[in-house]
Order: sequence, then structure tokens, then C-alpha cells
Amino acid sequence: MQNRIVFLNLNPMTLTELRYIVAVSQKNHFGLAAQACFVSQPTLSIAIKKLEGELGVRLFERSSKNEIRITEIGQQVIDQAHIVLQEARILSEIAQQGKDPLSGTFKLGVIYTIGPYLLPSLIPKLKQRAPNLKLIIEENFTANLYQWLKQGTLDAIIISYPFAEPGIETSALYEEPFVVALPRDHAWNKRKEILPEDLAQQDLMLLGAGHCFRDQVIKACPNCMVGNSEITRSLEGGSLETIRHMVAAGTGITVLPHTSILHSHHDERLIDFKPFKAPAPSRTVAIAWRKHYPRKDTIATIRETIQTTPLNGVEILQ
Amino acid sequence: MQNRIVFLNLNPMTLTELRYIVAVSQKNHFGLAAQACFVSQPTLSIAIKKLEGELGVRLFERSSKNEIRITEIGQQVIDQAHIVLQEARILSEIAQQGKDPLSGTFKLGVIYTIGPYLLPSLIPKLKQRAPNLKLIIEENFTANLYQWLKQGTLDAIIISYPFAEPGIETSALYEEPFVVALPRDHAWNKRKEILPEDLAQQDLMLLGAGHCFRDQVIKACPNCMVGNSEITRSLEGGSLETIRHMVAAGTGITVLPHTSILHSHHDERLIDFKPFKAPAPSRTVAIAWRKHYPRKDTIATIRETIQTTPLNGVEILQ
DNA sequence: TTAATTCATAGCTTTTATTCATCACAAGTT
DNA sequence: AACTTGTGATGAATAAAAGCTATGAATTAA
Repeated sequence: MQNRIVFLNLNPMTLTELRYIVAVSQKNHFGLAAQACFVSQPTLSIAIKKLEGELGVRLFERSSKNEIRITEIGQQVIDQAHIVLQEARILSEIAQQGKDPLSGTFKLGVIYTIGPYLLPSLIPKLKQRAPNLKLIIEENFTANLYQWLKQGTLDAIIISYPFAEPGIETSALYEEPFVVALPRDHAWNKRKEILPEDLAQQDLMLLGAGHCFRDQVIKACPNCMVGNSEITRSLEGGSLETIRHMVAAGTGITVLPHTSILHSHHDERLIDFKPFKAPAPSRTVAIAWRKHYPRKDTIATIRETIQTTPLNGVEILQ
Repeated sequence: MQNRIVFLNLNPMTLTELRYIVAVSQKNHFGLAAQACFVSQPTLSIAIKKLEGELGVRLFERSSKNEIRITEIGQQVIDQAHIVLQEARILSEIAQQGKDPLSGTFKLGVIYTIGPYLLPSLIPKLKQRAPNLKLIIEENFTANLYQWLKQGTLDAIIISYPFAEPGIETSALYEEPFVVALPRDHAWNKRKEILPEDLAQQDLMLLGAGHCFRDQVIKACPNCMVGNSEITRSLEGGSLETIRHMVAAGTGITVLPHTSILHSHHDERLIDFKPFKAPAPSRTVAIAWRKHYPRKDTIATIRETIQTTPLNGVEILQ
């Protein structure tokens, strides 16, 4: 009778029970330990009895009047209980630190025709505003970025409208007009502005298929000629910067997004940028995320950072 | 609304909840995870919601139809949950191993006049019977052993009756007769047995105060002379073995417990052991432990081991 | 003996966990 | 568009547990 352990309960041990036995080991007294745990003495007694029954060992040697005594195995169990509780505390701390929406890693995708012009100003400013946020950038086509966003590889992507996919939410960032880039010796050098219709029959150098900017320009400039010449075909794998260099070299003309002007320091004297006559064709740059993405605060911060970053010639959208 | 964490519960996290989130992370599916945890899906959903509310972070990104996604912080929390659960499992294992009453450390006290004769045969046998039991032996006076037993420094003590203390239980082990030890050239060499009364006026060499055996001999042999001579006074700090050597050297006579005979190989030709005439004076050797001591099985094993160990000339007591 | 102290037990209450049934939502399919 | 299917969330009811107060049993001290 005296030494038989009675099976009391099927439920596995709880952290509360571990807290109880640690308290008893510290106070050497059931009543005081209960007080320290903010429960009544019977509550604590029963909980410890349950745990002892479950573990199959006596943890404490009770002798009324005198202080209680921890058994040898009890001491080992209590030592381990300390470890368990400590690890649980660490878990809480991890969550606590992770509460800050501006910490951790954020994987941002940006399309090729935006990245080079937006990121140089965005990244330093974001670094300043959210120093604990580790930003990982992926530049690619809209289609790939969308896939990666959907499957969770990316947290958000910056793309250009139109963009509507199920399960994805978007928010417009800014409206960016298109401009015409001409070599210095071009016939249109004297003109102040260009009409989209002027580009008809012009052989524009444009990016290859997959770049949404290409499609947008073609749509904006009816009847322009693209992809006919040898030169244009060689641009399939290139970038806007490549095209700009070719404009500077006098190879031809193109249409660029307005933000790319700011980055043409070295060849600004070789290229003339001509605005379109209002209403100028433009693209809407937006940020997109999964509908159920949990860190929307982070996205909001990125959005605000972009919208307070001076990008010449764009119209901030709310 | 979407991102607000609602405070649901004051109760701290539980190991069950940690098991739930680990299951979800493994199954990537609430329903399957619930099944794996042998609970219904709402149970698991609510538990996770509670945990998320308590931690203040979203652990999973739910999107119907598609599989659920673990948030970055969620992954960190789940990793830590694995650690907590692992440590809890170790706690159970520690208890499991400690279940064996014949494992761990056992601190046994033995009085000076029993230890040298009982332990040489007991320890090897106990080692054989309980190989996982680490035995720590303390030899001392009854009074000290009792104090240490009471305060938990010792698990059990082997002493001689009379011994009755509050909160302590005892069990008799064996009855050990006393014998008279004489030098070879003593006048009583031809006698077969001695009467206690014969020792009256004899100057016995006995141990110093504190040894219960001294008191028992004095009580058994009325009017014997102890402590008068220079020699006897010099025995204050000695042992039974010291006294035996002095008998062998012809310095005097003494009374010894029967078990000490077996250990007198080297001087057996110099000493004559004479039994008392029945009923011979004797001592009852017993084992004692705290009333609430939890490892009574261990004590029972020690008791049985002693009682099946052949000790010449003693009567086993049940 | 009488108090006082301490842990255990009993009966009852409150809180928490769980289930079943159902809802809401998103994707595909027809 | 209207179904169908698969998913997690929600609500009401219930089972389980954890809790408290009051009391008991054992021990020690006066």
C-alpha cells in the first residue's frame, strides 16, 4: 500500500505541473510553493500527485511537520523540469522578438524594368526605417514572380498593372509616364514633346517577350514596328540599360519609363529624353501579396517607404 | 480586422499546443494534423489560435484549398517547440530509469562495531543482486547515524537495538551472541564456556563512550571493571580490531560480537574465543529508515541480502 | 492532553478542452 | 454562372480538468 503508485490520469505532463514541482523544490514546503504559484495548497498537492503517478516515481518524501525532502530521482526530474521550462521561456522570447513586423527576413520580388530604378533609392531608405529587416531581392519577369509569390517563395512582389490573380491582393504605388529616348543627332531633337502616333512606323528597340513593359509600349504606340530588324531581335535577352546604351550609340530610338532617366548620368549628353504629349502613356507600378499573408504591416511599411522616396516624375497613388 | 491578434486566454502555453503546431508543420494540413494528434480539427484549430494569440504572432498562414504555409517566425517557434518537447521526453525517460528501485545511489550508515564484519560479505553480494545500485557507506556512532538519517543525509542505517526514534521505522536483521576473547595463556583456556558473572571484577578492555556495544557488554556483565586502568582509558578512540590485537598481545581480555571471529585469521592462534553459557548475552542488529522514505523496496532488498548472507553464528530474525 | 503545523482528501464550482454540426471561403468543374 | 469539393473557422453543447473551501489525519511541540 505505502509504496504503490496509483495511476490517476491519462493526460500527459503539463508545464504547470513542472512549475509546481520546481516551486516545491525551491520552497521545500507545499503550502509556500502553492502560494508562490498563486494556487491553493490542495491544487498543488493533487497536481504533483498526478505527475508522480504518471511518471511512476515519488518526487518528494513528505513527512508532516518537518520540511519535505526531494528524492534522488526527484532531484533529477526537477533539474530536467528546469530545462524544459527554460526552453519554453525561450520559445516565448522568440515569438516576442518576432512580433516586430519590421524584423526577420522579407523576400521581395521586383520586375526587371522597375528594379534598377526603384531599388537604389528604396533599399537605403528601408534600411534606415527598418534596420532589423533583412531584405532579399529577386528580379525577374512578372510571370515568374507571380509563381514564386503564390507558392510562398516570395513575400511580396512589385510589378506593373494590369495584374489580377486569384488569392493575390495588390496596391498601386505610383503612376510612371513613358518617355522617348533619342540619340543626340536625331531628327526630333528640336521637338518638345512626342505623340504616340508619331512612333508609328518607327522601328523601336524594345525588350524581348516576357517583359510587360514591352507589351505596354506596343499597346501605347499603335503601329510602331518592333522585332523586324536584326538589331531588335538581338535584344531578346537584354535589359533597358542595354537598350539605352544602344540609343546613346545612335543605333536607334526607344521608349523608356520615366524613372530610368535619373540613372543615365554617364550618357545623358548622348541621349535626348522627350516626354509624350499629355495624356502621356504610363504604367502603374504596384505591390502585390498573398491575400492571407500575415505580415501586412511589413508590406505597409515598404509601401510607405516607396511612396515617400522621391522618384522624379512619377505620381504617387493612394 | 484581418491582422489583429485577439487575446483569447490567460493560461500559459501547454505542451499539448506545442504538439499541435509541430503536427501541423509536419502534415501541412490542419485536418490531418488533428487526426495525427487524435483530436478533432476544431480542437486543434482553436488550440493553435489560442497559442498564436498568446504569443502574439501568427504561426501559420491559412489559405483555404491550398496547403497551409508556415510563417518565418512560425518556423522558429516550431523549431523551439521541438526542443521543448524533446526535453520533456527526456524528463519522462529520466523518471522511467529512476523507476528501478535498485538503481541510483543509496547511502547506508553502519555503526562501527558492525561495519567491519557485515560489509565485507554484504557489499559483494549486493553488487551482484543490484548491479545498478551505487552504495555509499558511512561508518559512525549510532547517535550520528541517527541524526544523518533524520535529516536525509542517509537513506538507511544499520544499528543495534535498543533503537526507537520518532519518525523512524526499524526491522531486526539478526541476533548476534557475544563471545569472550582471551589470550592463549589465560587461566580460562580450558573452559568450554563462560558465565557473564565470571567477568565480575575482571578488567575488560572495551570501546570508548558512544559505542553502543560498550554499553551492551557492561549491561550484560554485571560488576565487570571498565575504565579503571591506564590501558582501558587509552582505548577511547580505538576500534574492536585494536582491542583484539591487544588481546592477542596478552594485554587483557574482552568481549566481542560473534561475527568478529571470522575476521581474526592472522591472530587466531594467539586468541581463544569462548562462548557464553546459554542464554548467551547478545545484540540485535537492525536496519532503520525514515517512516516516509519512498524507496522501501530498496531497503527490503538490502535486508534480504543481509539475511541470506551467511554470517557465522548469528540467528536470522524475521 | 491540547495546539499548531502540514500535507491529503472530499465535495463542489469554475474554467478549459473537446466534439459534432455547420458555416464561409476559395478553386475547380460543369 | 451555378455546382462541387476541400479547407479551416465558428457555435452550442458536453466532457474533462483544474481550481477552491472545508475538513481530516498525522506529527510535533508545549
